[in-house]
Amino acid sequence: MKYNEYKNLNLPEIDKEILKFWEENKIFEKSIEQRPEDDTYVFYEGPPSANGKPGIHHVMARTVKDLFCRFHTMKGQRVERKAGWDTHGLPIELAVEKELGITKEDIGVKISIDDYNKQCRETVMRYKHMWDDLTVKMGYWVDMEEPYITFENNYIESVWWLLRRIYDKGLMYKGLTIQPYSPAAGTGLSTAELNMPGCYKDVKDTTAVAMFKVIKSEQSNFLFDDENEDVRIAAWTTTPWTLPSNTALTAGPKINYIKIKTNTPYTEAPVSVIVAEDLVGKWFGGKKQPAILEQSATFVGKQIEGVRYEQLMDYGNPIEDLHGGTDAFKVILGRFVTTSDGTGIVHTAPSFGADDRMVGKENGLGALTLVDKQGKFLDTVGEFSGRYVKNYKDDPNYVDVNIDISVRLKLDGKALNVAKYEHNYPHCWRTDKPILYYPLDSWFISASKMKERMFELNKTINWKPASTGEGRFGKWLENLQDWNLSRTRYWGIPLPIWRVRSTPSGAEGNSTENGSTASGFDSAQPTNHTICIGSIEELQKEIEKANAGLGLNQSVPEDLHRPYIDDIVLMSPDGLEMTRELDLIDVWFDSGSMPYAQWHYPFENKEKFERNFPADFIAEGVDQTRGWFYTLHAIAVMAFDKVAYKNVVSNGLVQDAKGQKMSKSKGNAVEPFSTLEKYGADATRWYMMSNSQPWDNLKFDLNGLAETQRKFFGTLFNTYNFFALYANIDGFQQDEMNAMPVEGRPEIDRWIISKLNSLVMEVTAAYEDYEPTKASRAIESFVADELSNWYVRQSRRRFWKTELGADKQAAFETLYQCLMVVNQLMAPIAPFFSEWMYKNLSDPIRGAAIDNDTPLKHESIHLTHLTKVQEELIDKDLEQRMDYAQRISSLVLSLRKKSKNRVRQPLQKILLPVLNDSFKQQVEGVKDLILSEVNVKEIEYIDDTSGFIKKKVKPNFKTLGRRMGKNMKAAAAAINGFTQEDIAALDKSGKYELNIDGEIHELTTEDFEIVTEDIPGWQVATDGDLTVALDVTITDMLIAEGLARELVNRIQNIRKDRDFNITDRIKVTLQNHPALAGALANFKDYICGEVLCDEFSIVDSLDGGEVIELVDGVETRVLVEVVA
RNA sequence: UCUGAGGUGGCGCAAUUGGUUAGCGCAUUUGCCUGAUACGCAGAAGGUUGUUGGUUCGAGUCCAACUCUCGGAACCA
Repeated sequence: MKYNEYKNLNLPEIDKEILKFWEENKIFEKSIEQRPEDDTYVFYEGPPSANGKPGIHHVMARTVKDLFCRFHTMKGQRVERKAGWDTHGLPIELAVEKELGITKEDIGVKISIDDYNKQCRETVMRYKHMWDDLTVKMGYWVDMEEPYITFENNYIESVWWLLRRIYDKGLMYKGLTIQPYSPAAGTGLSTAELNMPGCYKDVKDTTAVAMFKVIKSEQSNFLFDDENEDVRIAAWTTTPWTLPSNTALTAGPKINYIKIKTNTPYTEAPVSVIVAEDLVGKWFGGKKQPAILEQSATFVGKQIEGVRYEQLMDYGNPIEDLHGGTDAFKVILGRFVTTSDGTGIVHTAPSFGADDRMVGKENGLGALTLVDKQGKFLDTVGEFSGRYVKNYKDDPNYVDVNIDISVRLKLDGKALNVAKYEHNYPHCWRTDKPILYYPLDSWFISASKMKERMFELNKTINWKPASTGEGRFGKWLENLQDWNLSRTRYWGIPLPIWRVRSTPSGAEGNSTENGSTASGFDSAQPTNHTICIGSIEELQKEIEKANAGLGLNQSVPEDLHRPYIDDIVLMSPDGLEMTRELDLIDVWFDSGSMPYAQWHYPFENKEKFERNFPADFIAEGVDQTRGWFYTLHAIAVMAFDKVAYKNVVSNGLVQDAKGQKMSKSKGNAVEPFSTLEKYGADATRWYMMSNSQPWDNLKFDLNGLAETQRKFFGTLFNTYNFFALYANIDGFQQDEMNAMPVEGRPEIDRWIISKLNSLVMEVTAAYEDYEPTKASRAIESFVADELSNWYVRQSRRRFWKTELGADKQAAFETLYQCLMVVNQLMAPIAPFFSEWMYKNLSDPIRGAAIDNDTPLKHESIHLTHLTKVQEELIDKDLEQRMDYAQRISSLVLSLRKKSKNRVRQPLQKILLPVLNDSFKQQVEGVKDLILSEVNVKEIEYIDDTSGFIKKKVKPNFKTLGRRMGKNMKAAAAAINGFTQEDIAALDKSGKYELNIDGEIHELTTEDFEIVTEDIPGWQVATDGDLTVALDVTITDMLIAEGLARELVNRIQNIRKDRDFNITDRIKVTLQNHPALAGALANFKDYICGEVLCDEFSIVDSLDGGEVIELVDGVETRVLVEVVA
């Protein structure tokens, strides 16, 4: 059976062929089944959401995942990989809203929740086919047959079970807090969502400095110079829409304030304004700024505490109680106030700021919540009633209410300044609309209570790169906030909590469902009137209890989603009705639950779960640090006090070739399918892994990809083709049972095998250490530099030989082995090409391998066991020797260049100074290689007994520097000044006593490097410790041989051009030329041997044939014909 | 503002962890080699290693300040 030979390399074609093979032979399935169940490598697949199309960055992330799974499979471990789909959440809901042309308010009105959720369920898998397609085409091995899907009842039940576990540990509570809220999406956002990339944006907003009129009282008296003075406190805001909801002003207790007499801009009325002393210059005295007519003495914030002022914009709304009182419109103190911005006095609206609420509550203040959850003013806010505070509806005619408020303030003489101001403001990650901070009643997980433990356990996780784990993730854990679980949406896992309503009529008003007023303010802790359901069985029992107690006829819904679950009424121990909290849970909890829920743990697969927890390895993009990486960790720590994963690789961004972020709007996004189609999956994967480390951002450049394809894969392909070509000619077959012992093979074979084993060691270690870039670069350099351009290049003649003897056999076996092992090493990153070559190499002997039960019995490389390093075959001496050979050759070629002697012209000898016997021996070992590589007849060693060479000694700074310290400079000078006698003495004894300033330093040979840099009378080339001279005397005989070689070259070119078979015998007719006399007389046999010529005739004149020029001026004709 | 990574010929990356001539590939260019090769080899050209100080016998590497790029956190007045 022959090895397949190929015309050219077509990677995409190979992809298709191999995909077919994998599928038909169920290779992926076998790669799992054939590995023992008790030696697992656990991988978790982070679930993508199939309602968006996959991008090129997914190829990156999935290559990382795939390669380590494949590596560990080849190490013999069982690596199960369950695919998963993230199916809930806002992105899907918003997509559906858009498609149906509805908004959140329409749900339950224009469309039933039931129908809406059905739509979501269908939409969420919209691009599943594309994902599946990408998975297949890029060679990502993951079990797509039985994926976990977060909307399935089993999954939901496991999530409920987890929540219950956390609930039972007292880590859940309900509270009313100021939270980021997206009116456009109609839901609160977690801090994690707020930290999604691109959420904070620079926006230009209208800002206003409002002036609050101080009421004269005993306390404020000192601020007034006379009865009629109009004293006002200035406060800056970037959100003028919160001004009507102002209930306090906050001053810094120790900040110095001052009163400025001026005229109100816009109305020109005289007024006295209080601002922080440090900020006077910011608002007064400049061009177009109010003049400073007079200023008071300074006073500290503490002195104005409790000073009352008139409500800035009064629309008669009642003040809400914050469980501390309903006081309002006075100055309070807060430590958070600074003088870096604004006026040093902070406008405080407890409904719209976390600090505001805290400080308000502490001071017994009430709140005004004059904006509803859709982001518009209540109907009771006078001229602003019903207006949106930001353009949440994409209304083209939207007029900024902040401007109108500012105008109103100007007209009323209450504005000190109105200006546009650019600042950074968070936006909703889905709707791109500015968020607002809003009081929401939500369920929280007390993550902050567990942060120390999370931090501690995080230290046991191996992060790649480490800085992400320690820095980004570690810092996040240190400052961990409680996790807001509640989402007031429809398509998601319902919160399994039922409560007794505190007010009989409160069923609607108290819920977090969208209503037109702010939610109530009960922030009850879990009580015995609250129940968290942890399983369907438990729900069933509770339903039965409620049915009996309340006379109902309910059952567990078939679908655990809304709206069905909302209808279930349970009963409290004291017989009261309990209804479900209408919230959904944060989708991030869904995905963080996958280690358990993918197996429906603990209701099924207990053992399977235990075998598969925690994960050995996970990988996603850095953007998941506070997403999936966090939720996995948090849930595992809170529910099990364990880590969820031991090793985690967070890969960086994929940018365009210029380092810009890829985005659809910029049009620089690379489409994954066409890239895979054009370059093949392996080249893409290889390029991504080898170009830069996965955690660095990748500048994705198609030119680089093409280079990988051409250079790495092309070279390897050619190496294989070379092997196949000659193996087929000789009928060589690898025989695993009777391999030649490596010790008996020629020097160069043992060399490449030594290098190969070094490579195995290096690559294996790199994979073990999650360093794919190191692994791939090592493989690349082995293939290109060592295997192809040295081993094969140097061994070519061995393959050409006519007879198949031991030497040729050794060459074939060695090359075969190198190709095979390289394939194995690269298989994790390049699964297609390696498979393809594996099959080409091993299919012919599969039968024998199976019969003999040898390593190549496997039908796929991905079922084989990775070759282990054989350290006894690593021969450092030999590697050093070959290094000499390469470097000496290089120097000789360099000398040829200088003396303008082309390589085909043989030269007589190389002169090589030797400094010691071991060096000479080393060079002797590779002498033939050097001579044939540089086309020289002999090496003449010059040792120093001749007194012919000049030695030089250089200090070894590394060893010497440490000991000499400050004397290093003097020492270096002394050493550089050594005479030939000094060097000879040093060479002989191996020691030297160096005297510096009377201090004696004992130096040994390792402190020096002795080199020759010169051979008097010769032109030399030097590289480090090597020096070479070349004898360029050309005798007639050498000229003749040179011409013979030129002739061989021309004839070979003709053979090649004419597409002769490599083994074809030929007949040559040459037109004579006087210059060729010597060559033909002495080298005719040589020429014939080289070009496989049977008949060589020389004629005086030739009509046919081709004109050839051998060297300058020597032109003749030659006719080359195949012998029939 | 804080924080992390980084800044090395035109481009993409190295540099044994502080050791003396800063490497490699791509691109440009001159030769050469080749019956596997779109490879390779020899040469040319291209660098004040972001800037400025400092530590050290010695700094691309360590320290400080500044600057730029890309991330991250926050500030919501």
